[in-house]
Amino acid sequence: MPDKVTSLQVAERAGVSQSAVSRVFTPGASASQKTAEKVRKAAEELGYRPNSLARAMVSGRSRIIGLVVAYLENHFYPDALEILSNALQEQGYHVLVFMTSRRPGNIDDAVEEILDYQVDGIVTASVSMSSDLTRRCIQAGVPVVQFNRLQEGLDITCVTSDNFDGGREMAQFLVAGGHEKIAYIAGWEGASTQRDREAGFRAGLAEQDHALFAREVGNFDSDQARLAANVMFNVPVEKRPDAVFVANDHMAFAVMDELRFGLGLKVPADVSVVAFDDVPPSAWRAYNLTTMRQRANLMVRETVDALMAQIDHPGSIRPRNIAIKAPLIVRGSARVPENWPHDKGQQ
Amino acid sequence: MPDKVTSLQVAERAGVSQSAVSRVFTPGASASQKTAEKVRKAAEELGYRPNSLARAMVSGRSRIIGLVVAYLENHFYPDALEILSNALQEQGYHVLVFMTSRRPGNIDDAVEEILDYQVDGIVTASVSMSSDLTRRCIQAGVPVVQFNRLQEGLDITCVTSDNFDGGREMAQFLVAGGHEKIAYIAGWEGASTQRDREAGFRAGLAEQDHALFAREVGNFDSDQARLAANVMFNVPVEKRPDAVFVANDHMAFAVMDELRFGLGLKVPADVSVVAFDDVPPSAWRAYNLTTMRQRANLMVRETVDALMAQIDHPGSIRPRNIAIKAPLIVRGSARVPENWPHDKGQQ
DNA sequence: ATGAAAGCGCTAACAA
DNA sequence: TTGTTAGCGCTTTCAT
Repeated sequence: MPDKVTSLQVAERAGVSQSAVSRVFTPGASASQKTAEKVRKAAEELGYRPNSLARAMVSGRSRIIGLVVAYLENHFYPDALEILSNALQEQGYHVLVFMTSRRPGNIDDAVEEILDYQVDGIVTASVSMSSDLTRRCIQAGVPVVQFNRLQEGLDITCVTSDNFDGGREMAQFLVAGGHEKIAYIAGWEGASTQRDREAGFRAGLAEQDHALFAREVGNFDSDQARLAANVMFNVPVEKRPDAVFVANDHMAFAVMDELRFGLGLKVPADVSVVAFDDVPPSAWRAYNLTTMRQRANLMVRETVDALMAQIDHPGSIRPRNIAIKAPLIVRGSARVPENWPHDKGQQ
Repeated sequence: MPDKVTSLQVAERAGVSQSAVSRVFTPGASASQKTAEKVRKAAEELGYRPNSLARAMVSGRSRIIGLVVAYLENHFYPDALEILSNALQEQGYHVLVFMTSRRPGNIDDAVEEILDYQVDGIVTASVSMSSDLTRRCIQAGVPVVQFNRLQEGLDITCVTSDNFDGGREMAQFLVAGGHEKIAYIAGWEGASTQRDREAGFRAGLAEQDHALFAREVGNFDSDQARLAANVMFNVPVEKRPDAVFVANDHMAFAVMDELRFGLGLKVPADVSVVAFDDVPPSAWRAYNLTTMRQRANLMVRETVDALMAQIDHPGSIRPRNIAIKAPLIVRGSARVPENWPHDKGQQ
């Protein structure tokens, strides 16, 4: 039972020094054709593979990226995780996952634990870390990218959709569609995504001389969204909105269910429903949700690029906020404005 | 800029030896009250935290569990991942994620890479590894648990639902509901879940003197499932099944969409649809899917228990297959048998 | 209970 | 190009 095969054993078998073995397995290093061959042969026979941990210890690079994520219920996150993990693997990195509740203390604890693993970088998804912790990471030389959360003045890179612009465009779409009583169901108010989408939406309405007709809070939670929808729509007809923008798709499904099955309303005949994310179920015909698409693959690419740049050029890359344009995906859950330009909201 | 704080620096500041510091931070070790206090104080002031990698190197335990997973589209997997990650964190372990395509070669590569990180254990979800690789893991002393896949004669622990029994119970349910023309839409035929569900379903039908009326393959893929449904149901009425068991929920949504919106059929009036998994969207009222519930939390608990047992008692734990009973969740997508016992299929 | 010393498996100077 | 040497930061005997 050859428990652990070390480079030394390979070296002996190949009749070279241990460092020769190391060089053969180190991408940037130089070794002669002959040596390489001998070493590879011996390694093959012994079943040798370099120990990533030992390599990480001495080189100072673990090739591990820590991912802090609060919950995977909203399908946007597993999607992003899959893309992220694949993208990082292509660069020779792997993802160490830290699940955390959304309470700030827990997030900080998770990040501390991550740091203990000497990760080369950290991605936080759907959570915000304290400025204290951020400082620690910077001090430890570990780049941080916040995915899908914007946090001003924290000196870390944030990658988001252009949520303000998305909200604004959605307002234009609804007003152009002839809606008059336009409502909003908010996500968790601590989230930048929520804030920016709402701010953009309100700005867009204002530009068109409209104002929010009603507003409830769903906290990005299905049950709360359903309740919010009930409060908002279980009222006399004249007080009922004719359109509602829900802060994300995940809540919108619950809202549509409540409207149709709970209150017997028709979507979009009685009320238009639109949202934000474009997760897979939005395209399912039972929902067929008109929504702003978060381009997860682009967001991930920016995340990985930012991370790699900071890892490869420590200290010399200025953190910045990257906002990806979110295109409007027009489906069937909202009345479509007449003459709505074809190129402006294609599936 | 105190880049990396080491135990040596803490030792100097506390006026003790480096090994004293180590002992204070090592759970099982012994140190006097006084020493511990001094050390903790110094560590606090310096912002010291033990380096997990160095600890792993010398102790031989990384407290990392490798997770190999092929795709997260089916919501069962993110669900399971979230539960798994939380459960392992409670035990002081963390999850290193390896995404892989389902091609066997890639899976083996992923597992090799995992091994390089000196993981203490491996969980494979929705994928099967080669017997060669399995041997390597065992030889390396790394326990492997297959999650949601059964692989006979491989000497590793497998945790699944009791898929055969679940399929069988579903057959009883449909026959009891008075269905006569009962069809099946299969998942990927290389998967044990698919095979066992179908085998159980057929066995259950046979027991009731029924046989499969029609069968198509959806490969656990939405689009293929939709196509399969179309092929199966876009036929003269007399050739149309009156019930269909879909191998998982993920496909069932596409099937229901095709039936209702593509072909204009009513569910369950024209055709009953049932499936397997009970992922979150199954409870959404637009689908309201009758399905066999995979109890992800129980499955994860067994997975973690098996892993921990094998880590703590290397070589002395016999691998075994663990099958969790899947309860029938009766909702509205299938005709319910009269007098169907209340206790036998409660939400 | 504590300190000294060895060494986990590897990379990276440095010399040759 | 190659071998020698010195650690990376820690846990763990082994003395004391």
